[in-house]
Amino acid sequence: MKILIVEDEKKISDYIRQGLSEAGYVVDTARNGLDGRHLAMTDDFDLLILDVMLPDIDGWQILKALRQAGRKTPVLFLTARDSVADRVKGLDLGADDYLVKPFAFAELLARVRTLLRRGAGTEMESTLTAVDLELDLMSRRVIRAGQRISLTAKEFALLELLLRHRDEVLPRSLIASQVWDMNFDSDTNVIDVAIRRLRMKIDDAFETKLIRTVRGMGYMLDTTVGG
Amino acid sequence: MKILIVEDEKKISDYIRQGLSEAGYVVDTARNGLDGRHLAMTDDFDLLILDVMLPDIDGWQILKALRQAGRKTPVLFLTARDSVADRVKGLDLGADDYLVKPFAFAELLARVRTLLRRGAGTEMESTLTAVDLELDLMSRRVIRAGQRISLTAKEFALLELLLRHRDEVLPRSLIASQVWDMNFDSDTNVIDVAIRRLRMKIDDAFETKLIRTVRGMGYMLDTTVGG
DNA sequence: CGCACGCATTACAATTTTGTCATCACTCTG
DNA sequence: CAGAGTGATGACAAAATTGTAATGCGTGCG
Repeated sequence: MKILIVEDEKKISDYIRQGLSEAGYVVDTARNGLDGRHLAMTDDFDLLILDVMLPDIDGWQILKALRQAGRKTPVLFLTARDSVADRVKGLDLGADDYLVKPFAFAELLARVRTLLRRGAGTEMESTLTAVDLELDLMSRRVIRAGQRISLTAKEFALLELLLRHRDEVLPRSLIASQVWDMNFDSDTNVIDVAIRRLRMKIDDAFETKLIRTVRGMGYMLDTTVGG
Repeated sequence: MKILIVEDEKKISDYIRQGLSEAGYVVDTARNGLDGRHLAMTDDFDLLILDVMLPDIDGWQILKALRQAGRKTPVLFLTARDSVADRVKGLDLGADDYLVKPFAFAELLARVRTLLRRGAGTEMESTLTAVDLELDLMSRRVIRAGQRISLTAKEFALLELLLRHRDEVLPRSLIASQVWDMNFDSDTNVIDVAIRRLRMKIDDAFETKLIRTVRGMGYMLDTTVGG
């Protein structure tokens, strides 16, 4: 799966690129509209992520050129402005989805998955499991050892992230960008607190603890328990 | 898709039967454990919904008999008691899921769908759409006319229900049993208020109203706008 | 018309979720 | 062992969600 990002702000571009690469996608980037349009027209991407505001030609023009050339590559728009006009314009021109900056990376990833699925008839997973923990992504339910656990939105997002990266240490910065948004204020301990709350629900009542703290690194969901 | 319900409380049994029938499933019921076991063993069901507490032999014994006979029919347990022991016992014996009474029907339906999907390689829908409204069931996002709308859990459940029954008038009682739980106190106006809140988000800002009040009947999501 | 009924709307209250902050406890290092 | 750094914890506060209740409004019927 090959994705093209056209975005002039390096910070954002890198943020998305890194995240998508980690998620297993092949990512290409362009820093301005002309390069972006060129790449989009010549190369064969499965998805385009276009910033609306670009130095030279804007995202819409790229999209327009693409559609005029008969290409149906799905497009995800990034817009800084919160104006309805912008959004509608984008969708009218044939964009498939849009995202208002700033956003949590998990948000973007969810949309990328949806758009890519839409194209190919890829079947999507509906549950995530590890050891005796089960996450039902559709109905947002969690079961551990047969016991239903109800999580809040943030807790669910956090657990989903941990579960998708089981046995990997996730630095706070990564968690922050995924579950919170990219302009995350790093001198706060929301993540610690969120982890604590999650632990209270999914670990405290059980013998084997799934969430492990890796000092100086971050947190991980450990499935190598007793193994 | 054929489902067997083994449940002695008529009220609950009817409640489930009716809901599942409406959802398009073929439903058979048994009022006691012996009949239930007999039916489960002789007939060919795609799913069993078993009450734990039954007059003669309980749900576990039916499950046990079934598994000993090598049948892998998925089983969804209903348990009134909130005891952990019960739940774990059920899952240990090979139940696939459980539900604590009382429950909102939408809850049960979600699980039924999951269990049935699990068996056959049925692909599940990931989005619901109507007119310019789009509901992404996985990421719980809603878009109308290209505009992202954020809904709360209840609002989402309500909209999902309306959307699944587009162009059907849904009486309050039905909405209540689906989105709230079955022992719903009917002399309250939560539904009216919930509808209002939903309207504020998905209709107020738009020309064409999707949610329509049918006086004396209930509410419906109307897709026959201007058509 | 005017009243009753059904729904809309608003205000409010209870609850839940989420974030902030201060403090405590532990670990590692010198 | 002392001190610094790092995470855990608990208390609090802000914000969001959800439910309750009172009131307003319009429609249709007597």
